[in-house]
Amino acid sequence: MNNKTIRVRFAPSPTGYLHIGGARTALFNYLFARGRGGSFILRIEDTDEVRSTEESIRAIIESMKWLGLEWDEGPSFAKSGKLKVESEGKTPSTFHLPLSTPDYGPYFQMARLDIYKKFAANLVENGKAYYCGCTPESLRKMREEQAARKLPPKYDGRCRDKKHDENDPGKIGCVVRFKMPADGNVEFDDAIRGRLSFENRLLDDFVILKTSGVPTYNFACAVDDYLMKISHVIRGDDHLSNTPRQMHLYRALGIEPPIFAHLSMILGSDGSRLSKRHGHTSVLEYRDEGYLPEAIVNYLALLGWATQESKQIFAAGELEKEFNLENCSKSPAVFDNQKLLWMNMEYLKKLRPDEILSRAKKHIDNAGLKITDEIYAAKIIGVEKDKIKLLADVPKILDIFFIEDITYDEEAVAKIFAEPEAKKMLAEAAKELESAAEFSKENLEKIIKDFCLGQGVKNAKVFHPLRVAVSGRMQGPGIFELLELLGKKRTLERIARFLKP
RNA sequence: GGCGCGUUCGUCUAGUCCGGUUUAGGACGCCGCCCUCUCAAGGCGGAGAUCACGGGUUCAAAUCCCGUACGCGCUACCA
Repeated sequence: MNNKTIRVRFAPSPTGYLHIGGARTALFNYLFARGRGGSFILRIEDTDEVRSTEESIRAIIESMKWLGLEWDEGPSFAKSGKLKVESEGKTPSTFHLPLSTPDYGPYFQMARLDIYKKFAANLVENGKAYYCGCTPESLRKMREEQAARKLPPKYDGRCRDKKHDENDPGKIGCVVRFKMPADGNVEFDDAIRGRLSFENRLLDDFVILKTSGVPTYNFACAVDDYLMKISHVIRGDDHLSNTPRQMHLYRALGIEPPIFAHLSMILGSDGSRLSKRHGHTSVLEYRDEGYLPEAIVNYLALLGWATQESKQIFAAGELEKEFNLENCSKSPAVFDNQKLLWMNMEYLKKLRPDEILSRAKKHIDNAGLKITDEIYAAKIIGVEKDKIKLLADVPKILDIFFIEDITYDEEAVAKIFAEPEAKKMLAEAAKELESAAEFSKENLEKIIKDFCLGQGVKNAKVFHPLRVAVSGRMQGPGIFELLELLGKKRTLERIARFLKP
């Protein structure tokens, strides 16, 4: 096991965006490969002919790239940046990758239909699979009868011994079913859960090739994992019950199965499967909210995995080095947005102000804010850094410095200027500011504090009115930093405008 | 229904394999205090788990064994 080349894959079905759970599975595979000099493969399992969409493929790839989960191989792209996919299904014959970099793309199962057909035919030839012409209605009826007799629903194998000669037109409209052994057990060692055992008699003759000639999940998956020389199948817990079926396929094909490792699920705050009503579930939504990919990665790594010291923040490269299957948790994990937010803040703290600015570019644009001076903007970010929890917060702290026509928080104005003296005090303070020779925070502090002392009022009586008059709101940088950042001219203009009846 | 998997602070988890070193450790969140012109950040401190429940084995069990409950998954020509 240890001298085997490590090859893992992430195999999403493109029936929706990449959700948090999928991203975690992808990440664990990625970390496992990277930490051991192995290969990480992306395989799009687009065999669901009705639910697969091109949009989903795009979203998955975009999400993977955003998270930095680069795959190592795949079919080559044409120089045009288009992926040639000889497709018989919904996957387009040429597919534009949403982002440029690698010139090789993921594998698409719909481009590999001939392969599965060959494997299925081989199984039929060797008497390990058979054609079945049962109609959906007859199957439904069969299950109803079984249910009525309180039997577990299971295909009864009625087509097992029907003869289908190569040229028999009856084959058309048939599916191919796998012949499941009637008794005995399948056993395998799961790298996370230990030894698992299943009774064969409970498994039925499942479909491996649909009428359309497209393989079903279990079949395509097993064939591809074999052909792609996957050493470790690291996937969600929801596939645990599929594993015995795949083990049988391997046995029938005379192939040594990979090592399986089943990850626990990610749940929502109420303990049910993570879904829309728990908040965002799409990786791209987190990006759009202003989360850093490195924060998401770190947080996700800790959902179902931990080091012995329970380390929280990992420096670049550490996750790859420290990740292992042994310390993966068997029990499901509840997704905690608050901890993610904290993690995001931790990563934001590590960035320089100019880095934060450039990474927040999209969010600034979305807010409709025009940054005319980047050095100035970075300076503001430097002062306000501790308050940024999300990149989307950046425009919210920058706007008062880049928009002259600021909006006033009604509540703040009402509260601070409830007393009539407040405006008078502000006007007096403005006079002091006007005569300030040097508009630096140190100098301003001296001037204003002296003024307060002279007036015999508490600092707050002057500080707060100044803040609201100049910024329109209660929160922000320290008042002197705020004034210095604004500069003398704008400070005085804003106060004057505020005071004007 | 059947089969499979799981169950340690509100949440993520360490410890479980090799029973005693555990008054069950860390992190997020929460509460309090400090800092303070605001909002944060930061510093310090605190509450919070009879280790799902019930039996058993043992001088000793979160840790080993059995059972029960609850949750989740699979039981498709979905993946």
